[in-house]
Amino acid sequence: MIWGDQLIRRGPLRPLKRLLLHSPLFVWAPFASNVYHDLLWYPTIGRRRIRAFRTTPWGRLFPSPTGHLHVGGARTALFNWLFARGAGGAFLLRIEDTDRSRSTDEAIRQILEALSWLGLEWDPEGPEEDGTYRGYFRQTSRLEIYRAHAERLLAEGKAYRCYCPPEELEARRREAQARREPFRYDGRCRDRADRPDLPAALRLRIPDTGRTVVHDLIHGEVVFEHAQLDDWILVRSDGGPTYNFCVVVDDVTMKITHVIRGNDHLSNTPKQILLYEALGYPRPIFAHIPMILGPDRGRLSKRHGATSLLAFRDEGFLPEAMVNYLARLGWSHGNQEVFTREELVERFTRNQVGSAGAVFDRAKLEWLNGHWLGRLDPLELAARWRPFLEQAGLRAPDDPAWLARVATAARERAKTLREMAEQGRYYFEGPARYDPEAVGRWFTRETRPRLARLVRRLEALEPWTPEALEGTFRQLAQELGVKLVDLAQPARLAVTGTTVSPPIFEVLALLGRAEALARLGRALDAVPR
RNA sequence: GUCCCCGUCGUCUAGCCUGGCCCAGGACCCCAGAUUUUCAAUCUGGAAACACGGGUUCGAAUCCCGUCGGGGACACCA
Repeated sequence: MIWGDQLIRRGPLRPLKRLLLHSPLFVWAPFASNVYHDLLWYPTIGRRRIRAFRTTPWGRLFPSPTGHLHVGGARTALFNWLFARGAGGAFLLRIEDTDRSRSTDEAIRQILEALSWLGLEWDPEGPEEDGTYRGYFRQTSRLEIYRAHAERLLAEGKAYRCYCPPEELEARRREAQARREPFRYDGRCRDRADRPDLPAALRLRIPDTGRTVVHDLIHGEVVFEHAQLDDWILVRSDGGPTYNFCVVVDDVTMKITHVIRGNDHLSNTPKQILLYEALGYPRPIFAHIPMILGPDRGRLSKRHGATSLLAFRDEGFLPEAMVNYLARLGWSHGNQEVFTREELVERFTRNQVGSAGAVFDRAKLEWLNGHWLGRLDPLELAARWRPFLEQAGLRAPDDPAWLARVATAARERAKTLREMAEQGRYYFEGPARYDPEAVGRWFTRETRPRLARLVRRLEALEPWTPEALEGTFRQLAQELGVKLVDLAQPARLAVTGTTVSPPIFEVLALLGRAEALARLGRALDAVPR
């Protein structure tokens, strides 16, 4: 395994550490003291798996009207899931919806749907459920927990009430900006007498001097000077807890050992660590994974095109390909490009996670999707294809075996399920028109007698198989003294309306004698005399 | 602006920790050829990168310093 290989290479454990690891206490060892910190960075010993790891994805909600799990969030979820599954730990889901105005049940449902489409099953430890999906957490259901923690911090003097009106703070911030100075709250309310009757925000008291070191699995030690930080707000004056506060309280109470999240959270981390300390809680192990970028190397967003996972699903991408691609963004395993979910769980290692941002490359995703399309069992492929046929307004016969053959032929030249449906219309309905350019080239005066003879031969052909069809075509071509292509292309145009399709013999065979002959006959009317 | 992170082909990356096997390997994309009933697939070949400048060293993509560039964070948003 996985995140532990470095430790293995470092040779045998010292007896004390070994004892600790095998004791029931080890769950809390990451928190016990820095002495064991190096040990916990590589939490697995040989084949022994430790079952105490818990990670959480950032099931965040977004301001768009629909709300959705986007590519970056999905990748974070995937890394959490891979780590948890590989380490034999738990993977929990928490919806961070403290901003109520932005979050809707519909948005939450879409996130759950996207996650399960990818196959990232979370451990159902949470109390929430909505019929289909169960066992997740929601921050808005945990307000009582945040309140209790806030009160404790206040009582212990670790936090204090701030009575500065938001407008005044805003004004001061602008002033500072005008002077081109960084604005930080000056702590003027730190020692103010309590006025429980006035509205107040709760701020965390942060030491003026010193520094906080973040131990990050990806970046190593990152140092932040306290002078850079200010007494940040834990609870707003309207009583609502802030995101950074909730996250810390949640991670502690949910016993999260590994916080794996996007790099954009790295600068929040020292603030959070200070809160862990104020609360008297051990800190988890952090891993800040690189972000996913758009082609302009900026943060990936809507203006770069589709970023919603469900949009990719609707476009006909396979979850297998999506997972595979997302895993390879920022992570690698030698020269291997294609991974099954199982392979990923087995091979995912934190030390092969890169530290630089990665540009989302749709072309490579499409290539991978084509690859996965090709690997899918034909019957399974057909089943997944059906919804896309319906969406394209095509009526597919019930016969799964027949559809599987069609799907197998159609997948050869398509990158997505949707493309398969678009390109394969002629399996389900006759051509509405013939490609004009192709007509000029292949429906000529010479075509007519050739097609007519072909039809006569095919009427008597037995059996109606690709092999027999090919034999007939070849023989006729020879008799006529023309090349096979001179027979194949007119036939293809007659049957599909285009000059592009899988091998024409296979297409004819799949259509069946009656339909094939009908289309060829109809084409004769379009050929000049 | 301040702080933090990052910097190998156009893109994803291997190599960097533990300098020489790297005039830098793989994959996507692109180009050419082979194959072929069309297109695709496939196969073969090709173009394509160590951001820059110093230093250390017999030797640097690899170690050190600086510069430049990109990104992120700086809210009573999450």
